[in-house]
Amino acid sequence: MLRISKMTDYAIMVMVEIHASRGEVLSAVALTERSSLELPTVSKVLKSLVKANLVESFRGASGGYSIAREASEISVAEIIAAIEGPIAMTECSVEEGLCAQEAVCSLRGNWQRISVAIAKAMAGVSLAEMARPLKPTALPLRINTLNA
Amino acid sequence: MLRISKMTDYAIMVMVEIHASRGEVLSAVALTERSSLELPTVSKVLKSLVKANLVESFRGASGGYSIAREASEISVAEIIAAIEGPIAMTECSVEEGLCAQEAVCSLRGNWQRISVAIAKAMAGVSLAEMARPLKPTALPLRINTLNA
DNA sequence: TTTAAACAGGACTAATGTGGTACTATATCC
DNA sequence: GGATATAGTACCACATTAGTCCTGTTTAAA
Repeated sequence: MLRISKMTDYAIMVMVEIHASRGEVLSAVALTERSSLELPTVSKVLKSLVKANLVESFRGASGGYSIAREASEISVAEIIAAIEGPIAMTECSVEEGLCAQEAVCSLRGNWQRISVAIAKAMAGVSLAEMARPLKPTALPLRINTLNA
Repeated sequence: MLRISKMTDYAIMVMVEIHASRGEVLSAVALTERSSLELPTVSKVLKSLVKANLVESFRGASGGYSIAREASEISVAEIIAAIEGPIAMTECSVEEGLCAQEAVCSLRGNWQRISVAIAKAMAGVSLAEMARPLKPTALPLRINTLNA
């Protein structure tokens, strides 16, 4: 089904909440309440998001988290990459030498090409857009794919 | 890392092999030799591919598998869907009522949009193109994404 | 200066999913 | 009828993921 992990999904929910209260510093507990997720889960994704420089953290009493950049400057691709690493459809499209079949399989170049295309598509969607609710029935994202 | 499952990867390798010997009926054993995968694995993906009408099967002695349609008429998206079901980034983008957070989460429409975009991108790449080796360093698939 | 709030980091457990295996039934060719 | 090959189903083991917990560190405020 080609899916992102749940943690990544949660990370985006959390990012949307942080963005929604722009400027204000929110504690992990506050974010838990707003996102209807579990505290340990929220804490975990926040740690990854801090490491990826997508949110800023403030320690100590009345500390918390706030967004590191404008939401329009943060892409969905960045959030995905923060949680699950590089966007790649197969092992082999990350880098050479990761797949046992590499010597006999000629698919690597193609997978790389497809992975890059998808990564670009996700890089084109900002957190600001993600935060804007959209009716599920809405028309699909326009995409002119196909190779060269 | 947003990956397809290994089974899906294998399925595409097998499809490429079936396509390579166009017309000829190949047994599961023959495909195993050509793909350097394990026989049970090959059998398993073949069953899914038959069910999805991507390959034809012939039972009995000198039976085997052959491609059901022209390789240019089979998309990577179809092969992925044959193995792992609908292309969707999140539970909620498949259909309503699958995600516990659905009531409080406004992301569903956006995920659906992104999923459709990616599905279209993959639908635009045919098995024939996949079978054509491509240098891993080649320029990326051109993609004009962004919404509307 | 003490206390409490809050993040940092890592270790640990449980569950899910994937990959891989085995076995039996059925169909076809010779 | 025997050999060959797919069809179908049930099963197991491993790996990854999700989720939990605990301890340490930082900082604001009383």
